[in-house]
Amino acid sequence: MTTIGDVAREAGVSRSTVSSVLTGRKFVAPGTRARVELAVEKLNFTVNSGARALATSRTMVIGVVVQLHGMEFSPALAPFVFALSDAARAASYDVLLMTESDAVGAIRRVAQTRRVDGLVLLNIVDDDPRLAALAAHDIPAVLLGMPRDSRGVDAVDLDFAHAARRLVEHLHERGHRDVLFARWSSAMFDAGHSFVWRFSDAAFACAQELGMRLRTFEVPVAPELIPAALAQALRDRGDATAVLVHDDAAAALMPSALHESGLRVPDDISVVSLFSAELARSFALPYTSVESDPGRVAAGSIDVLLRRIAAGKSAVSTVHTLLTPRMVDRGSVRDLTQRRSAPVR
Amino acid sequence: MTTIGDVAREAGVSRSTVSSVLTGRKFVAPGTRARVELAVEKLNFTVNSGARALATSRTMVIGVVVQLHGMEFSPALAPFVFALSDAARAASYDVLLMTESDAVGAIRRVAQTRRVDGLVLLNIVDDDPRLAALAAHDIPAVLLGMPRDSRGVDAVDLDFAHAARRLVEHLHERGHRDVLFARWSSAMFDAGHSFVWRFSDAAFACAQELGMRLRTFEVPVAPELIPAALAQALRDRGDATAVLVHDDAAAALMPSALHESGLRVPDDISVVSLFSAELARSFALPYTSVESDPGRVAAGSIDVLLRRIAAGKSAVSTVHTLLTPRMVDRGSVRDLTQRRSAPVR
DNA sequence: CTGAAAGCGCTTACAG
DNA sequence: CTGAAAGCGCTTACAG
Repeated sequence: MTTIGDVAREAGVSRSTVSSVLTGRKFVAPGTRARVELAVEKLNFTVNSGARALATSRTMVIGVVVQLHGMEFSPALAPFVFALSDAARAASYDVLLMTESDAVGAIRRVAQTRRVDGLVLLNIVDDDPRLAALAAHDIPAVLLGMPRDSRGVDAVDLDFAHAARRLVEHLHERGHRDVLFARWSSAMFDAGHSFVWRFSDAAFACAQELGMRLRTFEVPVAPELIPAALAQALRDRGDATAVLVHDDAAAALMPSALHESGLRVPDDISVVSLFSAELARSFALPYTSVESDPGRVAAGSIDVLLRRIAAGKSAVSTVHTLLTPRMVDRGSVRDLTQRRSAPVR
Repeated sequence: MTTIGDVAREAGVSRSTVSSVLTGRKFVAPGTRARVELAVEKLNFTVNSGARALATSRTMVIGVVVQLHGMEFSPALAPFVFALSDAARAASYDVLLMTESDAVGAIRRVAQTRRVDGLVLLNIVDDDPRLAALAAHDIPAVLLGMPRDSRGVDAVDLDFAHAARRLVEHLHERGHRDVLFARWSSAMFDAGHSFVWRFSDAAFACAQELGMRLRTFEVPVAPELIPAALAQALRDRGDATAVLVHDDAAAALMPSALHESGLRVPDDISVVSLFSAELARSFALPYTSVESDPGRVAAGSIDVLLRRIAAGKSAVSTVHTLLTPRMVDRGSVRDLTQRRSAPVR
């Protein structure tokens, strides 16, 4: 293994000088610098990250804590993990993937052994035990998600309330007044996944403001039950002219449900939802939707986390960021305004 | 930060003795050991992993290198990453997730900076440039996949040939003689994803042996084109009584395609495929299939990698492991033997 | 069975 | 502008 000492010898300088050009934190005479760089090149030298970590107390590694309870829809979760990896790498950090069911133990472990400089927590729920673990070990962290009470931890998430409003308004603009709301199982509400009620509350509030009717259909937790149950709900939709879907699995299985119920989009029924472009691609979902944007949410999380790491103990106030989502119109909403206005004239 | 020195002072012993009980590599008198353990407990001490790594030249971290070219079907890939994380943790290793598009650069980086003890490479293709990078840096590695030439690197994969035979034989046993083979796009063959031709070759060979007809339908790469194209292929199936699907996206979108073509399973057509239990769950796929078993393949990979790390430079021979898959009968294959034999009598 | 010493490969005040 | 020295927190021969 070639070390900083070998480089120093090759360049005819001291190890400190080599270190100075490596870290770039000190001015080094151009000539000296050049000699060092040449030696580095020649010996194909790279700093030993463990040694550097020991000397600097910085690992340049971020831990990503994801918990798979089984209620999550993993095809929708994975893109966030990959996006976090990309965002971290763009900032010269590596990502340690932590999937242990005992997340609290995992946090303790990496915090105490100083394996990472900070943590990103995924699929956070209200009263998440991981939040207490964070506080106990006082390690920089950011939540990708927005619990009711973040316990002083920074958090970044999509603005689900805004997303709901965008979709309901979109339906309203096109003349829809009676909408089926296919939403996450109440088990998800009970488990404290706050994004479900943030979306739900806003959807109902917006519908009420606009004088629209929203009928709830609770999507089953088990994916294998979804197509049939959803098809049934669509058949029993009464005068509803559109369906608002907030449940990744239901969105993904919507094509099956539609076929099963024999309905065509947007002629027989309009559809709007919320999912990522990647899910749309993987599942061939041709529905107008708000983009859940794993890339942007992940980048935002890493950004906040790095600031927190840099700020250190200087307790700046907690940062909560809600990213305003954008909508992708895929033409799955029929315009009813002409038909509606006709009888009035 | 509490160090080994604090523990030594608390226990009234030397740092070496503390280290001895921590590593467990040396016998320590029961009484002394107890005092040390008590001190560790009291101070809530944990070894600094960076310092230990520097002293031992072992990081206890494994790098997982996954490349997302866009042709992969990520809902089918992610379970392998999570399973690797679980398997590594079970062996006291952490996982560094490496998703950079420049995988060769990534391998160089972690190998030279000694960030990891070994690597698992996913979605390997024939003549994968990552194999050369492995050799250049002489870092222990295992391929989760089985390229034509593994270049002396250990490899673990599902036995796709066996899987194909199982499925074809299953169809044959139930009287199917004319089968539609919906397989990965030839772009996947061209890209060198060896599992596609390993499955394909075996399927054709087995079909020929058994006197069955296998008609190829090449699944489009773009998921959004799959339902319609597949539905069309099903309509044009002629006398084919079953469809053998080897393409994760096609399997996932099969329900849509079936609905679109108006066919029911197994009454109108039989279906067999190859995917993971998790994909089956997420997509509600009620088809008899060979299990791709991310958990078992991942555990096997980690096992082989750890052996390789332990063996070090003592060049034991290259290990190639093909895991025999198991089949899950979900009743999607109709038994034609009674109907077939009737006219013969 | 235990401890003093050297070393892992780096960085960082501190002199000069 | 450069270098000698100390230190990051551990482990591991080596004495005793």
